[in-house]
Amino acid sequence: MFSIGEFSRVTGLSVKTVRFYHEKEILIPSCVDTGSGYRYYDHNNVERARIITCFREMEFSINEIRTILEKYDDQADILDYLQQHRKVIESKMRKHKNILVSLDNIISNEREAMAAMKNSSFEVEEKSLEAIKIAGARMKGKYSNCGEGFTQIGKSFGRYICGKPLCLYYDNEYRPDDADFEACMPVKGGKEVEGISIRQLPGGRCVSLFHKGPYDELGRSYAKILEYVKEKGYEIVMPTREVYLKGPGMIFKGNPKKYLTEIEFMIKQGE
Amino acid sequence: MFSIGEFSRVTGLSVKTVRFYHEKEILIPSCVDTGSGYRYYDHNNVERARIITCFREMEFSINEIRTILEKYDDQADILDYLQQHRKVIESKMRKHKNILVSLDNIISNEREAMAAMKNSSFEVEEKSLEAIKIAGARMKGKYSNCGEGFTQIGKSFGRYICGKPLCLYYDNEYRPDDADFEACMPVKGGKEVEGISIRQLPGGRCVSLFHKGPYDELGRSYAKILEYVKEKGYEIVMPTREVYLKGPGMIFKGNPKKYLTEIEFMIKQGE
DNA sequence: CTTGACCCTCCCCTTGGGGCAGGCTTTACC
DNA sequence: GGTAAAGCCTGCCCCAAGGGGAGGGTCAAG
Repeated sequence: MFSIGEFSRVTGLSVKTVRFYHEKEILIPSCVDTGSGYRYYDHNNVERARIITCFREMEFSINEIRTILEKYDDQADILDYLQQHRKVIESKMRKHKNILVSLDNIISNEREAMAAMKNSSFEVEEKSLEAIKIAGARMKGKYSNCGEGFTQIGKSFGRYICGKPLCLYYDNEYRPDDADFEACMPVKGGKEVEGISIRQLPGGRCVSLFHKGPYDELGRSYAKILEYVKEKGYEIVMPTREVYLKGPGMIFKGNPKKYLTEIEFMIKQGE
Repeated sequence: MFSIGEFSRVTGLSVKTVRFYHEKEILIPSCVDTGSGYRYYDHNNVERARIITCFREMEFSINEIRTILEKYDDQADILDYLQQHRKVIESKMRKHKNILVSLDNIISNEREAMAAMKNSSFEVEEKSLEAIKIAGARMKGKYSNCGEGFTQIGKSFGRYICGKPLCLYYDNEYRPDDADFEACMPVKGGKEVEGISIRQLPGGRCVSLFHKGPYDELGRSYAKILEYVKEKGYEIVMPTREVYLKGPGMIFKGNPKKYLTEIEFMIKQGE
């Protein structure tokens, strides 16, 4: 016979837990002193505690354990329980796998953004771009509606997206309320859908400038890059591009002061 | 401006949850009517709710979300949080993987036992056994102490065990208090340890009888198989074997009436 | 006989909400 | 303007699986 403290040390369960199991009627002391209320445990209780611990480690609930222990001479039923529980655990694992994927996406996004932020000089640069495959939703209206376009693409091509969102601007001038633009995502597969075109975006030589800060300050960066283009005598190939390296809606809204956007003007190559 | 019901429909969160998030101060309505106490929400709240939902789906706790949202313009810190959470999720996955392994072991054990129970005739049979590699703990004393032997083997060879436990009996007579026997487990690897020998158990021709029921009724089955051996004029090769197809301690104690044991007597081959 | 260790019950706390009761407010319709 | 229905408020209790502690009774050894 063990007192509850001894029993606790023998089984590795806390005294609280042992009392709790008594209350839940899955581990009933072999004897309770009617006067003092002291619980006393024997070897059968130790065995049963071992079993319960084993099931708890496999994340069976107290109720499941009670059911299993109550009718455990009907093996078929136990098998059913075990297999059902297997399915539950499996689905939890699947969920966690998805969470890991999401987390990794976010982490690598953040990392890239931080790296881009560090490495960019915030001066106009010239560079070459590879051609990339994109899914694009052409829209007319306010610039700020581009979010809807990204949402649509996300819904249809979520699995295939492989880069940062970008916008193509087909207007030669700033038309805040009636713009002609295209919300795009780099993709590596997927089929065309009503309203979304899949195509190759050509590569080539471009002039680029990183813009740090909220979108309503983009004007200053545009002025800077246009001045550079004019100075060099380059001819711009439409549409112009904005790549949203860090902005709202990627993961969460973030601090507008930390938004990072790359303006890209493709330029005509001299032959 | 949305009332809480509209906001609930927009965000997909229950009204209860929205109020709860207000209480926890992670989603504060843009305006609260001082007279009626009605909560009213705007688009920023919708955005924030989207973010919170996103984090909740990744199983961040409310407190973690609050912390992240509070100081989320310091990106480095967020990365730390994400990576720490990644570790948490990873460890949960590892745990679930282990649970799946345990469950599969138990399930296949039960399955095998049920199949053995179904297929056995409970009549004496003759058959050939393959040689098997075993880890054995030789003991003297009461038969019922064999559990300790199995426990020891389990501790040292847990990973290598590949079959049902068995006992070898080296006495020619029934000696309840002073028996010479060996608790064994089939293994597929592992190194010898103080008190446990690893060796090949020879195969060959044997006489076998399945016994169903508690161990104290084994005597009747022994009588039956001995009678058969005598009748056929076989010569028994010591030690005799008992294989515990289903018994206590495998997973949990089980119903003694359903215990299944195989008695095996190796017999000398005529040359 | 006393003291310290041990045990008892009872109550509140955790997470992320769900459900319900009783009482206001808002909105829609007449 | 009146009324009824729908919507909203707070406050309370509930879940799982215990943890923590208060206040008081019990056991065993010196």
